[in-house]
Amino acid sequence: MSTSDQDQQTYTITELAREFDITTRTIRFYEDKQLLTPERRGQQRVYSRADRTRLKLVLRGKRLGWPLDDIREMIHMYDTPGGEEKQLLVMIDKIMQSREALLRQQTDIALALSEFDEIQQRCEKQLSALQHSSTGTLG
Amino acid sequence: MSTSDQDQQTYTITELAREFDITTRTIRFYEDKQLLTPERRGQQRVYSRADRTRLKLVLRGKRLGWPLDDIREMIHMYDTPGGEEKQLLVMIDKIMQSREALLRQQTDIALALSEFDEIQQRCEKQLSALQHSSTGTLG
DNA sequence: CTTGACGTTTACGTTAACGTCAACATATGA
DNA sequence: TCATATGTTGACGTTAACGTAAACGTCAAG
Repeated sequence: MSTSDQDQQTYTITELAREFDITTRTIRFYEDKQLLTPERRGQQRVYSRADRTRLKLVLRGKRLGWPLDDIREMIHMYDTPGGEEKQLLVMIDKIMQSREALLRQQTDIALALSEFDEIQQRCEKQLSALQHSSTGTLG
Repeated sequence: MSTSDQDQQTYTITELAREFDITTRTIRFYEDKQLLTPERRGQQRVYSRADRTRLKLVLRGKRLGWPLDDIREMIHMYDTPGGEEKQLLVMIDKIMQSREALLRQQTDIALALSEFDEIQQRCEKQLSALQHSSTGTLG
């Protein structure tokens, strides 16, 4: 709490769990799956801001429907320091494939949104029709 | 094959499986989960164009990461003839929630795309650096 | 007639992503 | 000191979304 910790903000597992509305079990499970690698103070896990950011990435991946294994790959791409030529080419290829998937998702979302609009309009028409037909709160 | 069938195009289960690159097992599983309800010619399943469209909707939902139960709800919204006032209000509420989720996904995708761009640029810089450092095909 | 190719149902197996204990350590306030 | 809250590591349970295999029907071709 003092100023001596040099803005080295850390988090406990329950703090993160509460902030992102997940269980501690889930966070430990992600660690087991190599998605997080927090420090240890003795036996307890200590999460840095970087860990918190990674967790946010994980949850974003989940919202996009990615499996955890894929998410782990994505996250590891971030930390890639360099690598050899072949590795880099492989990674670029993976990125391009992922981008294609994302673009497909974009158009899927656009379609779904417009269809939802359509359905909602039908519902609202039905509603106003019902409300004008005098069968409302009367017995 | 003649013209007498009045454009009542139908499909077998394997045709659909091949077209969408899924297994027949998957299609039957979707039927079990009430996502499809094909006709029967004797014992065999006969899929109409409407069934094919529904299957496309299912697969789109899957690409968006929706669970099959949710997808079934969405699909049933389409076919909704009318319903009572309460039902309609509930449905409108569901639609609005789904729309929120979709909008979240949209921003998630935008973020992921820009981050992929960043990573890819780093990779390509690395690549050209390697290729100019004379360690290429020489050995 | 039998051999495939295609279809069916039933049932058990599998993987991912956690939930749910149990059994224990550690610190802290009443 | 005792209770309470918070942390830990197993280990087993659960649900979703299929895969896989068995055992059988059906129809056209050789």
